[in-house]
Amino acid sequence: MISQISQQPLAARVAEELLGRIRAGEWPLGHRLPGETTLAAQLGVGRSSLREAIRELAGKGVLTSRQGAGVFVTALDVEQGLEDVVRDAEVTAVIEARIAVETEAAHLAATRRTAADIRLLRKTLEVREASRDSVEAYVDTDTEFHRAVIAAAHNPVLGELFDTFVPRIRQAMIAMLKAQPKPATTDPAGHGGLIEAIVARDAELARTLSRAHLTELLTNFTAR
Amino acid sequence: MISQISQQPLAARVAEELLGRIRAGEWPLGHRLPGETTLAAQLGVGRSSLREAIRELAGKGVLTSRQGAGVFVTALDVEQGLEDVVRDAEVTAVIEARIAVETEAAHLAATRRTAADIRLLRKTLEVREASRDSVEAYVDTDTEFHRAVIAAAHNPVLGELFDTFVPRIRQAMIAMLKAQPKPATTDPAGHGGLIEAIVARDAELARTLSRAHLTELLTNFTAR
DNA sequence: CCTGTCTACTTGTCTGAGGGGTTGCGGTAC
DNA sequence: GTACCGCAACCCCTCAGACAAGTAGACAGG
Repeated sequence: MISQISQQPLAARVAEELLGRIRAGEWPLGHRLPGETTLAAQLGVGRSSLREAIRELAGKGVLTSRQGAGVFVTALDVEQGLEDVVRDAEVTAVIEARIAVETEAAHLAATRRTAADIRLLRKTLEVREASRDSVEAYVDTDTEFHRAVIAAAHNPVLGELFDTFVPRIRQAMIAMLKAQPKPATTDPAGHGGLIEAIVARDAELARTLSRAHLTELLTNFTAR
Repeated sequence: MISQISQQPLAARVAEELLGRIRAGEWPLGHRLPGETTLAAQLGVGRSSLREAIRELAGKGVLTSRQGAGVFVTALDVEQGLEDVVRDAEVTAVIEARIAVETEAAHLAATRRTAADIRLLRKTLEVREASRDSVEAYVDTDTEFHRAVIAAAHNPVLGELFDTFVPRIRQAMIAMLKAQPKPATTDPAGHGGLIEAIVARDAELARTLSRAHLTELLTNFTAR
């Protein structure tokens, strides 16, 4: 039976109940659930509510229904995306992951960069140096520069990872810069040097410069 | 109107139609959809089918319905998880991302490892060397060793990334090893050396050894 | 201007009905 | 004994109608 006290719609509560039972192992992976009429009666809800709950879990990839055959368990839990992990993780942990991604991307970019990549890098660097008005603009243009480095690596996985990190880090960076107003400390030479290393196809130097720059960012969060 | 040719259930097709309209910008972010009765009539389907479609998209986080108020757009597209990107990407791109994650993890592990981490590392290495029966067992035990290295870094983001890469790489590694039967080429010293570097807290050496080992893996896929 | 009520509209839930697909059992032919 | 075929039971799919519950804007009164 579904718990009575709730503001949530009944269908949502039923979906939660079903997911709980699947997690508990009542219906193993690939197993068929009881028929709709049976299950609805057992849960004390109407068929439509149960069907909507099944649809909700189907949207999350947990259940799959086949006409005439039944409803089957296709996953034992909701896929907890990287997004959730990143959202709940410490900023420092996310920045460490960013360092991993970006230093390797700088390394790859140095060997794979095209002329178009270099044009984009130079352009974003100019924009970055021109925007000193607001903290948000500073962070965003800086992020665009780093995104251009990743793009030059021509690896879609690294790009996706960076994009996932951005929102979490952006929020933290803005808060930090507003708290301790020393925005112009960082090296304009650091970014320019990184571009030159990529242009020169010096992979080792690109990695080193990238690491140096990002490690400095990390220390701003650890040493507070 | 929904396309008539059906193999998929009507509700699923309606969900796709709605998602298409949202992608096309017919209903912007935060906008309210037409009422269920109106929309159902417009699409030429029953209200229950439309409701199930809405539930499916609600499960994917695209729509949210509030009783009495309406159905609202909460995302402009289905969150395409890292999983999908990894599945569609080249194996080499995934391995490059793994190199980024794992070399950094080795670096961090050297400074953060606990006694328990070292015990786990040594144990997985023993198991790894003991299992030479099947290709699958070899790959899985090897993966467990590398997972232990990541665990020693004590960074949940890096751990999540590694776990996402594993299925894709596992499949490719098994196929490769079965195609070219030279399974015992790789260095038992490489793994042992990595452990010793982590035990000795030599972060730079750990990173170098990890990179050397994984680069060798990458060449097995590029040079074929 | 503020506030409380009222009303039209919306989603939530249940019920009953019929259509169509799947599966496994049992009978029949070889 | 074995293999094939038909069929019936069971299942999900879809629709229609009705009523409950919630929301938000209109509106009158203070």
